[in-house]
Amino acid sequence: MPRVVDREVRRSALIQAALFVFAENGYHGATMQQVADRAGMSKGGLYEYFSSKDDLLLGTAEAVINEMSEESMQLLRSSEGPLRQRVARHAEYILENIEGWAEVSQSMRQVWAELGNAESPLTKLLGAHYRRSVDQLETLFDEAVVSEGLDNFPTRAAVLTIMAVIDGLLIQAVIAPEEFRLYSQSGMFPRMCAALIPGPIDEAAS
Amino acid sequence: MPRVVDREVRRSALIQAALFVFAENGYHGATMQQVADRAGMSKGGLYEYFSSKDDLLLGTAEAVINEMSEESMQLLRSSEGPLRQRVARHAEYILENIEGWAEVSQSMRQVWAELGNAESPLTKLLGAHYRRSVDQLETLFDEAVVSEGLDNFPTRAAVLTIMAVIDGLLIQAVIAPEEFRLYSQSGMFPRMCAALIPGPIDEAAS
Amino acid sequence: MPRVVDREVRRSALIQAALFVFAENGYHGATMQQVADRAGMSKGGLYEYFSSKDDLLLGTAEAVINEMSEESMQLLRSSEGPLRQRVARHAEYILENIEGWAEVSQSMRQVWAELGNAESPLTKLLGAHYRRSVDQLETLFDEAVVSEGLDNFPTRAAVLTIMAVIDGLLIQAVIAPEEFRLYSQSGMFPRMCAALIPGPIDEAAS
Amino acid sequence: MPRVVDREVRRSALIQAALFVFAENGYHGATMQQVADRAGMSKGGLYEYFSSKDDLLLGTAEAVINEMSEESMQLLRSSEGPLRQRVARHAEYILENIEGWAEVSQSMRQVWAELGNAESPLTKLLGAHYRRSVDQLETLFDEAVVSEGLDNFPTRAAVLTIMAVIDGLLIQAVIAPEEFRLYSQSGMFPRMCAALIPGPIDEAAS
DNA sequence: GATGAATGAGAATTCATTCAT
DNA sequence: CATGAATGAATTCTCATTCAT
Repeated sequence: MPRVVDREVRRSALIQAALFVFAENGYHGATMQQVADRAGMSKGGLYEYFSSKDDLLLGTAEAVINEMSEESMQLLRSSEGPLRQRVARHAEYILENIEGWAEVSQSMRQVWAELGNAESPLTKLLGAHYRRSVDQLETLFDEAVVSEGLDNFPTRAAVLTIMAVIDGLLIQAVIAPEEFRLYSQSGMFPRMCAALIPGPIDEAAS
Repeated sequence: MPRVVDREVRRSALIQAALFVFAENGYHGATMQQVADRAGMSKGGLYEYFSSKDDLLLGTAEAVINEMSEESMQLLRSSEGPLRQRVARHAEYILENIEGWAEVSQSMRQVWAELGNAESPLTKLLGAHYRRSVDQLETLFDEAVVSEGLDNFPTRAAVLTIMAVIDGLLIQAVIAPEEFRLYSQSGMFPRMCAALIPGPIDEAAS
Repeated sequence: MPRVVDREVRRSALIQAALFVFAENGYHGATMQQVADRAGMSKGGLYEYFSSKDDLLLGTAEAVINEMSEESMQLLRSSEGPLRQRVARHAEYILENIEGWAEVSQSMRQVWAELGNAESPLTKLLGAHYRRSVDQLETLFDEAVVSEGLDNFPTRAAVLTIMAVIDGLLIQAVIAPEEFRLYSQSGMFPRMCAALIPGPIDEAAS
Repeated sequence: MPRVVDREVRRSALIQAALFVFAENGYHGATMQQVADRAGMSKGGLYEYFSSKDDLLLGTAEAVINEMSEESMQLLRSSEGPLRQRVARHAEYILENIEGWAEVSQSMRQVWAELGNAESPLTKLLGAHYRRSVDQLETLFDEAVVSEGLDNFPTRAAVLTIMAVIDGLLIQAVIAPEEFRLYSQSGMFPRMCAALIPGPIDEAAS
């Protein structure tokens, strides 16, 4: 058996490198040479791990998606208390970590920006991921609706709002980081998230 | 006298074409040939109006910004009633028009994607525009704070929130239009916007 | 009858402009727009006078040749005294005027440099001119050989030498004008020219 | 390890190809495709060795200069006898080799043609070379002036003359090769060179 | 497996030339 | 006749991909 571990390590390094380079230059703007350089590898060797530039993008997006989605979903799922509180706590968590995600998000934004409309595998992958996230969150909300007796609460709309806000904040964190920091300290984001959900407002504020 | 064509008309047509092609393919992915084709023009002729691809992007961004910003600012400024109501009404207006902006916004995502990079003229243009928008909105909010006696209301944070939400929705309208439509009918966006601002909540709902 | 004079004036202006632009940029480097601009004319109008860029070059070269050759030939022909003296006087005349010719020469050098080898009409024109000049000079020298009884004097070789020296000096006047000025004051050029021709040396020095 | 080709060999081959193509078409007239074709290489590969067309010209000029200058300087320096004789011998050597240099020189005329222009690296390179050549020759002449007691001999002017003549002959060899051959057999060039320098004339003739 | 030189299709840009006005 | 907008072929340069070593 050849060294399987090495292959995985190399592959990861390439994805990290790709993430950085895509963030910096966009998909079309990035070159395989840049990715190879950053990964400390040769251009030719790169093709041992990814069969093409498109494949590299796909692999990168996949890795990012897996990492990002599990984490936050776990958090939301595992915390206790009424939905409103949980959402508020989740919101805070996001605010605190958003800058750490900035590079990944910047990279994916580049990718969306360039491939948003096409019928590429990437578009499908990202679309599927988006829908999966929404579905998961919605299930969670629906459960809360039942357990907390929230009547007439449009769970899907709430979920979509929250995701839109997060997208908007990711953009802001990149475009205007100082403003973003100012904003994240104002406590307005958790408040707003909580405001979407019926229930006692007091405990929600950070 | 040479072929008489209104240069402004031609320029506008090129911007429209660029808007479409950038939206479809991303900035790097778009070719001058595509833009020229769509505008019913030759590659070479394009350079009579824009000195380079970068310049074309800049001109396009400028045009979009001018169109988008004035319109919504006017609306917000001209409407009557307490701030909370005005914001709610504004929110509805945006929701109703956001799909009409989808192409423009899709194209603008390309532009956002460029933002991370450097000291390009485009970065400056967009940064300036963003700050101007925030400032204008903030002034408006500050006036309301005084006239309505809203104490301790963090106007800038509110403004930033609203802009982030709009950004997020623009993205959503492009990525997942069906979801977006569902969402826009739920009345949650105006409610959320209004929830950011202290004041009577009843009249805000659509 | 249309105004024939105007046409000639315009044509001359274009040739002057072309001379300048070719000198500055070389033939391939020069653009019709530059020539038109310098002549205070439109690109399109230029084609009323010259059917193509090649034709413009040809016309320009022709004009230059006519101007340059007649002048110096006349001088040589009209002056009195033994050949050696006449050549020395001619040499001085050239030195004095060489800087005035620099632009023309620079222009033609550009052209030679770029088109020297091809079988173009220009090459033929220049070649024909060169040979014509040599022939004229040689005839003159031959006459002097007879009238002055210079035996065994290789007139053609002498003529070729003189022309080579002049070419070399034209180059030098452009490449290193200060050196050239220094040189032209040294009196070495007339001395050298005269040295080629048998005869009394005393009167030759300036 | 990649395809093993000596980079230096490849580079030299490209310079040879460029030399030929520039000579044939002029700098502006030459295309990278032509150079690549002649070198038996692809357009793209060329850019592994030279970063741009300008850089290729620069590299070519550098190579030519190095080759041309050392050779003739060595000859002049190493020969014996009074200066006049050495110069005459040098002149003969040049005549004999000038046609071999014709291609190189033809290519270099492209370079000279660029000289009028600006502060380009090429201009600096050539200017420096020209001045260096003149200085070296002058030093040699100065030494002879001392050792041979030649009084009042304007060495710099003599050097400049010789260089001008060589330039002129190079041009002639290209424009009118048959004439040039005729001329070179006449023995007039060494005689003329020698004539510039005081001293016994007898032994100088070939 | 890894390397990087070589390939060549493709993109931005320029410019001689045409032609509607 | 003059104009200058429009055309499109040609050119420089880039970069994903291949492949000899």
